[in-house]
Parts: sequence; C-alpha cells; structure tokens
Amino acid sequence: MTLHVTNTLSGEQEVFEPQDPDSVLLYYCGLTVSDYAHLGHARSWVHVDVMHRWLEHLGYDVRHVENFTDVNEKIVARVGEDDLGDTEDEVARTFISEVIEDMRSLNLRRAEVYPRVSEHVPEIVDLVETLVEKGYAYESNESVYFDVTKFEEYGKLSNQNIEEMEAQGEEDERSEKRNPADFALWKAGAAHPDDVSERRSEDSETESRQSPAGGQTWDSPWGEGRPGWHIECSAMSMTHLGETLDVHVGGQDLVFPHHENEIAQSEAATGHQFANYWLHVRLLETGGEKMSSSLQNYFTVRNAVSEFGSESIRTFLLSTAYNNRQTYSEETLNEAVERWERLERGYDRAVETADSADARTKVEDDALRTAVAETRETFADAMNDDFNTREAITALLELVSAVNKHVDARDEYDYRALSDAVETFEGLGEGVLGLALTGDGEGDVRLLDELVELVLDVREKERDAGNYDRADDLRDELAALGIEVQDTDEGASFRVE
RNA sequence: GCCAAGGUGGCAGAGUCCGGCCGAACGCAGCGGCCUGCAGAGCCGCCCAUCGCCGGUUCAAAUCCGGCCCUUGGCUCCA
Repeated sequence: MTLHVTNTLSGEQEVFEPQDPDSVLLYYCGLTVSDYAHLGHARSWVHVDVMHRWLEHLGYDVRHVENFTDVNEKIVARVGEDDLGDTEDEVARTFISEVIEDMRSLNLRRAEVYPRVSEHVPEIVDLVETLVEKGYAYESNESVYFDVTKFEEYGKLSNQNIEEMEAQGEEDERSEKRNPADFALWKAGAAHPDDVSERRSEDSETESRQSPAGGQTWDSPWGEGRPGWHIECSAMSMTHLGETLDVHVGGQDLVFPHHENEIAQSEAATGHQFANYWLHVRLLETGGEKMSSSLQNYFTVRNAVSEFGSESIRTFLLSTAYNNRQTYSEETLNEAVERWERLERGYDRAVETADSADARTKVEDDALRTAVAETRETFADAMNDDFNTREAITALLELVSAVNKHVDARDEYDYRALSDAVETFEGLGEGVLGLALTGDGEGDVRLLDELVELVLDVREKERDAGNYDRADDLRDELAALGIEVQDTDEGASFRVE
C-alpha cells in the first residue's frame, strides 16, 4: 500500500507523489509568538512530527520548514509586560525560545529551518513588488492590497465565493480596499497594540500597564511599514523550498483566509501551483469548543508535559487521527496515560524476557511470531492510510497483548520472536511515533537500579520471614518516590514512573 | 446566512473513500474469575451499540443515494 493523504484542495484522498521521488518539501504554518503554546498547538506539532518521521521511514529525504511569525500586533500588545521584553522583537524572541523549549519537551524532530518574518522582509518586499508589477496588487494610502478579483481561482481551497464574502481586516483598512475580500500584503506604519481583537484589548485595559510603543517597521517602495500576515508564508516557503511545495500543513482554522490568500498571492506571482497537497490538522476541542488562547480554555504544553509526561501527551494527541477533531478532557487524557503505560510495560516486559531467554533456544511461538508480522503490516497500512495514528497505536497494543500472553503462558521463551517484537516497538513506537520507550539509559539509571534492587532484597527477606507489614511499608515508601513495585513469579520487579 | 467537516456503547474512538471478514476494533471506566500473603501488573470472561432521524437502492448498508434534525470549525487574530 502506498501513502494516501486527504488533500483539502480536492477534498479527497489522493495517492501521495512528491515532485522528486526521493524527497519531500514540507512547509508547516507555525505560531505567532505572542503567548505560550497550548495543547492545541502541540497537537499540530506532534502530527506534523509523525508525518515527517513516517515519510523518512518510507525513504524520503524530508525538507521540513516551519516559520515563526514574529511581527504582529498581538506581540506588540505584550511589550513591557512582566519580563517579556521592551520591544516587539524582544518579546518575540522570548516566546520563540519558550516555544522551542516546549517543542523539545515533546521530542519533536527539528525542522531544517525556522524562518522568521523579521528576517525575510527583503524577500517579502520583492514578492509584493512582483505582484504590483503583474497587476494583482495595488497601492492605497501607503499600504498594498491584493485584488482578489484579479485571481480567477480565488476561493478554490475553501470554496468561498467572493461575492458573498464579508470584509476582512480592520476598520480603517476597509475604506482603502477596492473589494471587501482584498487583503493586505504590506501595511503602512507600525503595528499598534490597539489593533488586537476587542476581547484582548478589554482585558488589557484592566491591567493598566504603560501604553507601549508600536512595533517594528521597515523601508519599502511604499514608505515605512510592515508585512501583511499572509505574504510571509509565501515568501519564506519560496525562499527555503522553492515555488512549489509538496506538502503544506496547518491548522484547520487557517484554511480561510490565510491559506487561501497564500495560494492567491503565490500562484499569481509565480504562475505555478503553490502546494500540491494541503493537509489540515483538525482542532482540539474541550467542553464542545476549540481550545484557544482567546477563549481562555487552554492547557499549556509545559503544564501538560510536566504533569503527565511527554509520552502520555504524545500518546494522547496521536490517539485521534490528525484529520479528525479531538476531545480534550481529564478523562480522555487519563485514558491516554493508561494506553501509554500499557505500551511501555509491554515493551519493558519484552526486553526483560528476551534478555532472560536463551538465544540458542529452539522454542517457537507461532502466535507471537504472527503477531509481530501483523503488527508491522497493520501499522504500515494505518500510516499509509492518511497517517492513521490511532490505528498505528492500536497495532502496537495488539503486540503488547501477544507478548503478555507469551510470557504468561510459558516457561521457555521464543528468543527470536521476542527480539523481533522489541525491534518493532523501538522502530515503530519510538522511531515513528516518537514515544521514548528505551528511556534515558544514562549512568544514574544504573545506580538507581542497583539501589532499588537492594531495597527489594531487604523487602524479600521481610516477606520470607512473614513480616508483611514491614514489606508493605517498604513498597509504600518506594511508591511515594515514584517507584512502582510488582511481585511476580520470578521475584519482585519495579518501574520508575 | 454562506462554506467545510462530523453525528458509532457510560466515556473515548477506529471502521465510512473501495457495501459482505462489523453479530462493530483498540482502550478507559464498571463487574466476575485466574494468579497473589495483600496490592498492582498480566491473563480469561462479562457488561454497554436498533452505528442521529426518515425513506430509497441492493441478495447484502455503519458503509451507497435523497430529505430532515443536531454539533463543530471557518467567514474576525488563531495550530
């Protein structure tokens, strides 16, 4: 089975074929860095990360570019707040480093480049000039707008109808535009904090902080100003990946107007298709509405990771395929924790049992061998079917069951089958889904192991002597330290939570 | 209002593109049992589904067609 993806452009599932059979040009619409990232953002990141990993697994060289929008009135609105920074640029840098830390905590594979708007203004100006020269854009009062009526295919991504469209942009902008749906490529002057949405400005009034200065501006043929929102992605993706992308990924909430406008300005400028496959990650919902900063219903990535751990969070986010919306609640997150722990225990058990098995054994367990083969096949089919990560995790959990049955039912173990199972968990669970099964494995861990074993030996002696109260005390004390003790036929074992 | 995506057990969520293996997966919660000094983990079993509603096509529909109801997202900054 070859990889199939749902393309928003056609609304259908298509066979995936990059322009160059050996590599994939992938662009992901990143964050506007005006706040900490929440689980909704993490959902997109993790799914893009797994797409990246799966494409590599299929043998492609993935060129992954992910931008940071560091010029925006929401950033300006936070200038002077706490220790965030005294200028738009400083605030943006503060959040970029925070966001990158969040990404690292989620074990995301790094993109090749993380371009920033402020570093691509010359390319943006060039692109806007091209659009003006070609007659797709016009200057108005030192700003430049894209004339949507000049681009015949406008609306092809989101099926919008220009005639029925309401005006976009801010109040004073509208009077400068020829058509209500025209959008700004270049904005005169600096971003002002008052330009942010009403909800936010109402909030900030109560905080009574100094009214900060405006944001950054740059010279341009039309005067001092700054780039419009949509043009940045066109300019940055073209700079780093060329005129036609293989895959463009972003949140579902960006389909219109952002992605629609990217297509219009890019294709108008180059005359070529901007992106062959548009993939949209559906949103994370909680309490029946999307998780978002403006609705104040979010759970930050850092809080989520520190409370539940990176692996549980990744398992949670991957437990619903990217193109379906996901429900966040205490219960759904809890379920993911259980799923992850079951997977981890299964993996550990496979490793420990394989280690104890005789490598020259003649023992063969057909059920386990079949399960390994089926897991690999099911996993690949699931991923090739539009990155169905839910099914992929399910396949690994089926293998956990097979391992458990094998170990429970036998005294002699099938070494080869267990090693294959371990390899499958590591290659697919850790390699593709990015779930760290093999752990740190650093020096401290060995010492920890030895110390815990020592305590368990003492506890074993107490048990042999019938001093169960003292044995239970030791178990409780270890549990309080996050070390879970499990008694088995082969003696006590433990795992660190 | 317009555009798009959905409605499957207590929860969550696959399956819907390519109708039959779906008498509906995996898991969480709940209930029995095995194992165990106890607990946990694991194993076995059970529980809960007229697959939004109505009609149609078909030997056969969760899956195809039509109508209706409801939800979410977008149309304003937004992953």
